[in-house]
Amino acid sequence: MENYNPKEYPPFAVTVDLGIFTIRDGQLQVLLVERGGPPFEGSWALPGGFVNPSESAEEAAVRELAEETGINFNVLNNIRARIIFDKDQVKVDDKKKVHLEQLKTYSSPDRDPRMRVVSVAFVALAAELPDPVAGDDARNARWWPVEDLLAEVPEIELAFDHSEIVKDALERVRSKLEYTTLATQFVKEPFTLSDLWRVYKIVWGEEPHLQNFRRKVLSIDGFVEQVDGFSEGNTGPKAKLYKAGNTKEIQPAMMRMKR
Amino acid sequence: MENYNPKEYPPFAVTVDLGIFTIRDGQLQVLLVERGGPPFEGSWALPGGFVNPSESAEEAAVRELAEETGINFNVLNNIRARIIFDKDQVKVDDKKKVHLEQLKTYSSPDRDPRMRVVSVAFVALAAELPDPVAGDDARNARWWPVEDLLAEVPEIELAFDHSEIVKDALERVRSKLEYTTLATQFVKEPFTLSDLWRVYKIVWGEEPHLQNFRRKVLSIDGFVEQVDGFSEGNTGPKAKLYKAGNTKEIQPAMMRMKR
DNA sequence: TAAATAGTGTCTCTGAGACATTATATT
DNA sequence: AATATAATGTCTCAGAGACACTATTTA
Repeated sequence: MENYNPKEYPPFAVTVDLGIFTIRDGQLQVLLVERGGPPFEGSWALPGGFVNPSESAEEAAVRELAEETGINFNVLNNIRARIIFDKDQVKVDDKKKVHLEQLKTYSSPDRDPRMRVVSVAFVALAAELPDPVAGDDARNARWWPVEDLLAEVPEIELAFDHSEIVKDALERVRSKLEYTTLATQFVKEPFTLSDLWRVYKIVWGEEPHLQNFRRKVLSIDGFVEQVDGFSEGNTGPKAKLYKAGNTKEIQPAMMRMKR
Repeated sequence: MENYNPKEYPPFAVTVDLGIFTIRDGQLQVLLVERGGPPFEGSWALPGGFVNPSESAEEAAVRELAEETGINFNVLNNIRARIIFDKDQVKVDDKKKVHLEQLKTYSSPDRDPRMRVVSVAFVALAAELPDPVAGDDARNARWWPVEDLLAEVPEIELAFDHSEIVKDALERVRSKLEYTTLATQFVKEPFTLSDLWRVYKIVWGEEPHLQNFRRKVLSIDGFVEQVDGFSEGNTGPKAKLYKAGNTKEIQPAMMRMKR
């Protein structure tokens, strides 16, 4: 640090990449955008962009999240000064809650063929995000089942090292379901215990024992809070409704079958 | 990414900062260096430095780790091409194993008053690291008890946001002791179960029940492996000796008392 | 002999796994 | 009526907490 010389030290570009996850059609899906220019033109990539001089990586991530998910950017921008990172809980307005957390920084010298780019990757989780909105560069955007991206023979190859990022992000999400109450982020409130159970089933790819799952969730103080009313429309009896509680960590953790 | 223009996009400097932890004199200690120039001249800071154009943040971290801990840099440099990141296990030579993992990236626009610096922080753990060696800029270096840095009234104020980094790093280390076998990284092999127990006691700041601790460690397949010989010098009977096993994750996790 | 440490044994209680049962809604 | 889901109950077993006890070494 002492001997920094701007003339000699080559500049790095710093970007953020976002793994934005949601559950749709009974599958864990991640938002991808189609690249409109080289390199990897026509390939799909995680949404992201450059970090501006005046903002932190976290602020850039929030901005990109807003652009890509259709949450009005101006609204978000006005709020930026009072964005609350309450244990990774980004309150965009009083209704929508989006979980956003830093994942890892990717910095291989050759990860971008054009230049030296260091990218800070984030994981975002939300229930029922609106359909993707084309960014200002009019890129195509769509949700893609994570399973299809990480299969032995992936349906598509992602640009840059984004396949690795998706893999790391999925592992982060899976393990966070074990020892935090993060699963409540994947369901719209109010939700039933079956809704919550389905999150675990889909993300883990294995079915926790439903009855034991109910017992566990209800035994953890502050995991969920019952609200008035009952579920509609299912075959079977009406289910009690819940919202997320205040507890963030689970101790002892939710148990996963094998590994 | 599409619309990058080097003329317009301001350069970022990218650095690595290292939280290098070891246990000395019954305390968890972290390596600090005294800053030889502004800003924060005379303050203590985490070791670190700029990422070179040809290297990743991980490679830069290994290089800095070598410089600051006195592991011969040339040796390490020759090995760099074949550095093995085997689940975060950096094998420097066939004897020394140093655990190195990425912690988090710090990117507040004003974290360095001179310029825009994004820093990728790492956590390193090792047993019995040699005494610090002055870097090429002849800075002072010393081990410092973590407890003194994070007290209500800290003994010293760290430069930049390094106090926050130390806090985050400590939390990472503490939680990793819960669900991984990382504690074996803090003791020199061969070690006794009491040695291992002492790691938990020191890092967590609370004493796990010794007898139950023994039972737990021995019940986890691959946590430790017994080796020939017995401990010397303690009051009391000679203790069996162990080395680290191959298992990395613990399931179910080690239990911590309260929080 | 006292004190500290190593190691084993055992009782209790919590919680996970597994399974059974009843009730309530839709088709 | 058949079926799916909601909710509760219960038996078993693994494992954590706590404590007792023996053995071995040094001061």
